[in-house]
Amino acid sequence: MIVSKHTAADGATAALREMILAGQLKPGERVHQDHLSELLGLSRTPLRTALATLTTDGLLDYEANCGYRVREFSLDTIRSVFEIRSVLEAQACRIAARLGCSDDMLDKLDALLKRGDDILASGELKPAALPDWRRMNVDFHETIIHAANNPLLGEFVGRTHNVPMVSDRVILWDDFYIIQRSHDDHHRITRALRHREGERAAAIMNEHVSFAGDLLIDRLGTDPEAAVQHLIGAAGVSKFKMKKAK
Amino acid sequence: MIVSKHTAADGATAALREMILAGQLKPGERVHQDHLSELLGLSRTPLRTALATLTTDGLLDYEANCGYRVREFSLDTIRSVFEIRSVLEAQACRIAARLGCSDDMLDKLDALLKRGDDILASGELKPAALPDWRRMNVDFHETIIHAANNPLLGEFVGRTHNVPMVSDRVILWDDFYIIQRSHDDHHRITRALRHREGERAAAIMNEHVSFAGDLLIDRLGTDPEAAVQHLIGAAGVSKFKMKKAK
DNA sequence: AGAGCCATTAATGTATCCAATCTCAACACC
DNA sequence: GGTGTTGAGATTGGATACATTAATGGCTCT
Repeated sequence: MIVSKHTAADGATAALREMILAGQLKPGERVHQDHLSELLGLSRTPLRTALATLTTDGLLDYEANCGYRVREFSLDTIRSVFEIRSVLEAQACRIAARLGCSDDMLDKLDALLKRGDDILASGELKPAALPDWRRMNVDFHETIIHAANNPLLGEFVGRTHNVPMVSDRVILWDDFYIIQRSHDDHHRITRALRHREGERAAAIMNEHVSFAGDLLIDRLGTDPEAAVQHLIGAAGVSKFKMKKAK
Repeated sequence: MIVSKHTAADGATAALREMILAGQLKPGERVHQDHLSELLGLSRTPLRTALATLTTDGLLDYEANCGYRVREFSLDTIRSVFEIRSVLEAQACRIAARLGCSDDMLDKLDALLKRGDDILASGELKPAALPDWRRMNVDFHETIIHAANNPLLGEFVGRTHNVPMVSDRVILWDDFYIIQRSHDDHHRITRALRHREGERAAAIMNEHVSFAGDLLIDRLGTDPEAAVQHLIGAAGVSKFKMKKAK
C-alpha cells in the first residue's frame, strides 16, 4: 500500500481542520452540510462524522437540530489556552527531570539546540529559515513532552493546538532579540533537565510558554492586522479574522 | 443541565460513555456496530456518530476499516491523568487567587465547607452520606475551576474524567482520617484563596489531587479487588476490570 | 402599520441500501 | 507439519432516501 489507508471521514476532518484554523470558515459562521459535502466531493455521511469529531475537538459548536457553527475564539480564549499549555509543558519538564532524561533524549535535545544556534548564528532570522526554525521548535517541545513518559500529556497539549494561533508552530518572528532569548530558554531548560533540576526546568518552561502567550495577545490586542503579518505557522493563518474581545 | 430535546446520537453517546466507564464494555473489546445499535434500539448512523465522539473523547480507539475498540487503561494511564489533573486544578487556584474570588464565590465555598463539616461531624463517614459527600466534593472543585474564569480549563479537566476512576466523583472512603485530612485541604485552599495567596492554594490543591492519585494507584496496585470495594462513584464502577500493568 | 400565527421551505437527523475491506478458515504447496 | 494463498462471510464505510425539526416569509387580525 502506498499511503496509509484513509477514510473519507478522516480526510474531511483534516481538510475542515485546516479550513477552520486557516480562517476560511469564519468564526460563528454556520456550517452547511450540503454545501460542504458538495465542496469536498463526498456525501453528508463522512462529513457528519468529521463534524462530530471536530466538535469534540473543540473547533466547532453544535446544537441539536440547529447544526454546527465554527467556534468563536476571543483573545480571552487564547489567553486561557496559554494558561493551560504553560502548566502542562512545565509539568512535562518536572516529570522528565524526575525520571531522568535518557542519553538519547539529551543528545536529541543537544542536536536541536545546535540547529537553532546555527540558524541564529547570522544575527538575524531570515524568512527562508523560518520553516527550519519552526520545525526545530516543534521538535524541541515534543521531545520534552515525550520524555515525560506520560501518554496523555501529548494528547492534552495537542488539544491545545486546536485553537488558532496557539500552536508552537506559530511564531512571532519580527523581533530577533525575543527569538534569541526564546532559544536561550531552550538551552537553559535542557541544562536543567540534564542536571535533573525539575522545578527549575519547569519554571523556565512555564515562563517560556507564558511569555509567548503574553506577547501574542499583546500584539493581537493592539494591532491584529500587523501582528498576523509577523506570524509564521499554519498555512493561511494571515487570513484569520479575530473575534473582538469585549 | 436540562436536556429538553436530545438526538438519538447524543443519547447513544451518553449511554455508551456510562457503559464504558462502568466497565460493561471491557477494555480492549471490539465494539460491534450492528450488535450495539440493536441493543440501544437505533440504527447504525447515530451510533456511529456516538462512536466518533467517544473516540475523540479518548474512550475508544479507532482504526480505519477495523472498527472501534474500548480503550485500555493501565495503572500507568491513571497515574498520567493525575499528573495532568493536579497541575490543571492547581492552576485554577493560582488564577482564581490572582483574579480575586468574588464574595459570592467565597460564600459558596464556605457553604460547601460547612456541608462537609456536618457530614464528618459524627466522626465517621456513613455509607448513607456518601452521595452527599461526593456531591460536595464535586461542587467544591468545580466552583474553583469556575472561579478561574478560564473557559477552557473546565473542558480540559472534564476530559480528565474520561478515564475510569479518575473522576472526583470517585472517592476512597474506607479510611476516615484520609477523608478528614482531604476536607481539611478544602478548608486551607479556601482560606488561601480568600487571602489571595495563589501559590499557596495551588500547592495545597496540587498535593490534594496528587495524593488522591497516589492513594488510588497504590490500592489498585496492591489489591485491585479490595480497592474497588471501597470506591464510591459512577454507577457500576465496581464491575470495572483493570488491565494489568506490566 | 405592526405583531403574531401559520404554512411553506430548507436544513438537519435517521434509516436503509450498496460497495469496499477485513477476517478467518480451508486448502494447496513447499 | 508449517506456511502462504485464496475465497466466502462478516463488518465497516459511504451514498441515498426518508422523517423530523427549525427557519422564513406571507398572511391575517388587531
